[in-house]
Amino acid sequence: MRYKDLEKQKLIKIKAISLFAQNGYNNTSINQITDTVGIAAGSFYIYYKSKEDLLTEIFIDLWSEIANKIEDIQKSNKFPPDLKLEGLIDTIFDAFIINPDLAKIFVNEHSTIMKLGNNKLMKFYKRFLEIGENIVREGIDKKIFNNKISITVYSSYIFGSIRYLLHLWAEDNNNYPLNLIRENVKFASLNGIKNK
Amino acid sequence: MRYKDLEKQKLIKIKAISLFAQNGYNNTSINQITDTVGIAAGSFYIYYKSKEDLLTEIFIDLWSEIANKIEDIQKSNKFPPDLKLEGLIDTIFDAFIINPDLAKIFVNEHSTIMKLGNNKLMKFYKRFLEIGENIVREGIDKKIFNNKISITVYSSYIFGSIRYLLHLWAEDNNNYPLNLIRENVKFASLNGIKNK
Amino acid sequence: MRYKDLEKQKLIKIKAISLFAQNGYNNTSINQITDTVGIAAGSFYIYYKSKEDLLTEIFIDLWSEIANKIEDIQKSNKFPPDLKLEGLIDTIFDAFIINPDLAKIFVNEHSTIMKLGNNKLMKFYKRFLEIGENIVREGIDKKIFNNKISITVYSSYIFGSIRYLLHLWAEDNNNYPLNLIRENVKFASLNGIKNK
Amino acid sequence: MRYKDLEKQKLIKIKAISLFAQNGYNNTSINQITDTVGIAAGSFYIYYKSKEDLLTEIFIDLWSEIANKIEDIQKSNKFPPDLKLEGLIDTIFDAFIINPDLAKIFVNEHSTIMKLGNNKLMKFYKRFLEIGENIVREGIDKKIFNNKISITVYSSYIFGSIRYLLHLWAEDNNNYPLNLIRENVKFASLNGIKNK
DNA sequence: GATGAATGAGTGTTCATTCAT
DNA sequence: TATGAATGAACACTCATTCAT
Repeated sequence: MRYKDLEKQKLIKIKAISLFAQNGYNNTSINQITDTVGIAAGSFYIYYKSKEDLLTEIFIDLWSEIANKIEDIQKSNKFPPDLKLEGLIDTIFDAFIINPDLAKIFVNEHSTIMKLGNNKLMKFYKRFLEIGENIVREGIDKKIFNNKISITVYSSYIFGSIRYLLHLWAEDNNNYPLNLIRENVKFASLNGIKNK
Repeated sequence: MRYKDLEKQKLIKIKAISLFAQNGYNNTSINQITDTVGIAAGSFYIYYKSKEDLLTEIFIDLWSEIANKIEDIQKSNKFPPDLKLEGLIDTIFDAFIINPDLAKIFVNEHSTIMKLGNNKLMKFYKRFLEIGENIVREGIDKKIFNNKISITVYSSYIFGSIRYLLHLWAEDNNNYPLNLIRENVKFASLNGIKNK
Repeated sequence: MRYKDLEKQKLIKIKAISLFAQNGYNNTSINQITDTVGIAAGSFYIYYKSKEDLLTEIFIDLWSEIANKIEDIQKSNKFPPDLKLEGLIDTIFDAFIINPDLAKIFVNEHSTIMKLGNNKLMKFYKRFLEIGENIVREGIDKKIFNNKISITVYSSYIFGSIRYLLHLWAEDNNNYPLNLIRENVKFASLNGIKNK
Repeated sequence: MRYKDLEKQKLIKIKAISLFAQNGYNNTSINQITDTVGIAAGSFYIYYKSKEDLLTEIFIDLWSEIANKIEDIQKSNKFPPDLKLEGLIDTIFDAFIINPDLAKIFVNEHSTIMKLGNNKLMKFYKRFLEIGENIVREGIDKKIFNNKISITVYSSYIFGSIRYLLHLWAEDNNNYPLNLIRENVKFASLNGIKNK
């Protein structure tokens, strides 16, 4: 029973991710989702409080997973900051390789989700950005990274690049092979900040 | 008469840019636009074929303006590729400084516009990206830029960074002073690709 | 078992009365009721045939209780008609003092219940009114009450007053102290019909 | 043009009054209203902000009309308080004779409208009650009415009677001839409070 | 008896677009 | 050219009721 419920809740999310990625959140109706899942329209609301709630959950899933992994990297004493930055980039790429549709939603519905002003979500997002900033800060402190650069700006600089490249890749996997993207991002991001 | 028409058409666009930036394309109604302009709802369709058409025109305006300027830079023989890249970045920033609302629309409605699949638009977009790629290519050919990096990926890498940072700035001008952003982007973008 | 069932059936009714009074019949859902009781939504239908059925039973309870008491008063030979009328008024007030929520439902959902056209209910209602009319009739026959007045109209006249005043009281106990209301109603009702 | 609009707005109101009276506010859908009027569903919202707004307007129309008339009566120096009270009762009855459906809505949707908590409406309602109270007060001051009775309670006492009798009449015109009701109400209301 | 997931028709409301004036 | 009333399909969401377990 409990198993079944979770399965269906998950199924709705999976189908919704696919539809949101394809048509966008605003152009996907609850009926489209429930039709795809094979349940009645009203049944959607057994599993999710609202359409917004579903989108929020999708983002939380994604961010909490990524945030946990990169927090471990950031806190670790085993790696120097440049390797940490590489690790951070790898983690993000890995998360999206598993589900390219997530990459599209992540980019396309960024402003949709921000407009919701969900508090739980904001926390994850801020935590996510802080971890990145902490790595950059550590690199600057240890004089491995250039101190001329603004920590906040550079974090967002890298974040923006990745966001956009993942989007291009998710839209058109062939023209943008992910490994090439990943290696280039790592190279450029580190090269862009490292002291020579 | 002709003069008057163009004025009103322009006015609609200006007000729409402001509204789209504030509330998003999907959450802005034709009635909101016409109310703001001070014309009847139906009059909108004298000047624009549809709501989508208006958004398309906004993007075309923006891209064609930027594309023209950076094309001049790219074709010029006066500057080395690294200065051309700086010029490209400056051009983009300049365009958005004049109208921060455009920055928000540019980022937030990117996928909205792409879904329309408008051909005229695609041409501008491709031209815009090609110019960037040409500058990078020239840099690599002249051995000023690192040849390990993919031209396409790096162009999009920079483009993505700028897109996102402009968005942050347009949303919150105080925390992200534009000159700081611009200088950091230039530094990181050049540093990220230049041979040492 | 049998005991338990009746208890739960009663509990549902009690909680429903409270919810109907607070939010109205139309704005109270079965789920709200079952949540408050602490049973599953479907279990409601073990005890009541439908939502309408529940409301009907609430009214039957109320009316049958009042009707039984006033019937005793009306049939009694111990009191003159004016005291009987006072007794009738007291009986109604007493019934609602015990449960103010009933007063609100009684007034607010009067038309809801009438629209159902339930036969069992109509019988109780008519009996209830007839008893009142009989008292008035007796008073007129005995020349204690004025014969210019229509029996039916005067019964409803008093009934309407009480209904509305009870409603005001149930909504706002402080501004309308029940004893004041009761005494005024008695005074005005008797004064309004008695011969001088 | 202006004329036409007002006509249609009025027509919607008229048809809605009829439907609300027949089926109740909660059981009347916007589609039923627009079907009856012969317009598209969406056109309803050209003329009314919402379904609640329409109900509010119906009540305001009714109350403002009655309130204006009885205010004139109350303020007049030509009549003694007992005639003023008769005039008040006549005014209310007259208003509902013109449109019996209003009587039903007035009674049945009283709590619906009160739940909306509309401020404009509350003002009319309070003014309406105050005028009644002022007449009773004047009667007591002039020693024509009995001073044992609470002004507030007696006003609501009469109001409640009328409300209910009008409702009975509107539901079943034949059994409750309006003139009989009106005369009985006047007789009982005055008899109930006048000093002998 | 008890559950609660599932249903699906129904709700009020929005809005891009049309068109008679 | 300009209007703004009119459209009607579409939307997210609700809820009394059913039924397999």
